Amino acid sequence: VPEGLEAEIWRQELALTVGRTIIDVWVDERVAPPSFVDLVAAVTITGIRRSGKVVLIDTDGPTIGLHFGMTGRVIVDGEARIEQLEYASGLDRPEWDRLRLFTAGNFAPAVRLNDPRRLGHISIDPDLSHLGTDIFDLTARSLGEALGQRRTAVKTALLNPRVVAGLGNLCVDEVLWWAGISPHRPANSLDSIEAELLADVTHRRLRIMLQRGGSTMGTLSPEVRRTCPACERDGSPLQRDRICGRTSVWCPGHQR
DNA sequence: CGGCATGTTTCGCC
DNA sequence: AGGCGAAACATGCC
Repeated sequence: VPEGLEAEIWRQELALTVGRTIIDVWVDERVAPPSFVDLVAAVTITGIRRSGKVVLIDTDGPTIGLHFGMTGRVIVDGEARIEQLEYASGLDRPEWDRLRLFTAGNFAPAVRLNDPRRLGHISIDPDLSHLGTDIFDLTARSLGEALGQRRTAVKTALLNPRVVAGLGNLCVDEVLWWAGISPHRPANSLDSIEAELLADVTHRRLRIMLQRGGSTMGTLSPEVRRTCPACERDGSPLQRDRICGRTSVWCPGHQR
């Protein structure tokens, strides 16, 4: 699940923990920096932020970065707001826990990071300076400038965190479908009108999908991606291609 | 068993 | 120098 939208949902959920003091820490040392436990023992959570697909837990000590990889998810106070991750198990197995933060007065861990595939990791004071514009800060100008410098496929550019931070494979296909732009188009072939349309569509679609529950709630749902039915807009058969090593679903009819 | 999976980093090649 | 694509990472599921 973890695209920027899921990270945003977890950011909102983690806001419940602001003000609490961590009284115990358990971590899978394979996915955390050395001496992580010592660095965050007894700190108080002061705020939760998000940058692209990274969730940041600010404390009166260091900032904890949560990176979800393909299958990581957050459980706050024992309740998973995103119960099942597409392309991941629906199970909640304790042995997949990578982090548990306990706070005073809460029996269940206040924060769990559960990640079967273990492509995610935990960081301390992460350097996010290389990230491009965040999904919710996109403007026509920033997007146009970022795309204009690249001649790779526009889909590849949009997946690059240095160009836009927070877009994943599903959301990229979704916004290109809504903008009517082929994922194969060279990024620098978009004119300013198309860049403006793309920035506008991205903003609007992501807001709607966020409200509906995340990156699987678009027109190109996981079901649609699997079955490739007729395009909802113009009836052309949806096409599945491999772009940038990722499965890409698009409509050759209206995406040009 | 083979293939596939919502992500990121690294390596090697231009 | 720096952009680009493929491979690698690790594991579960169909």
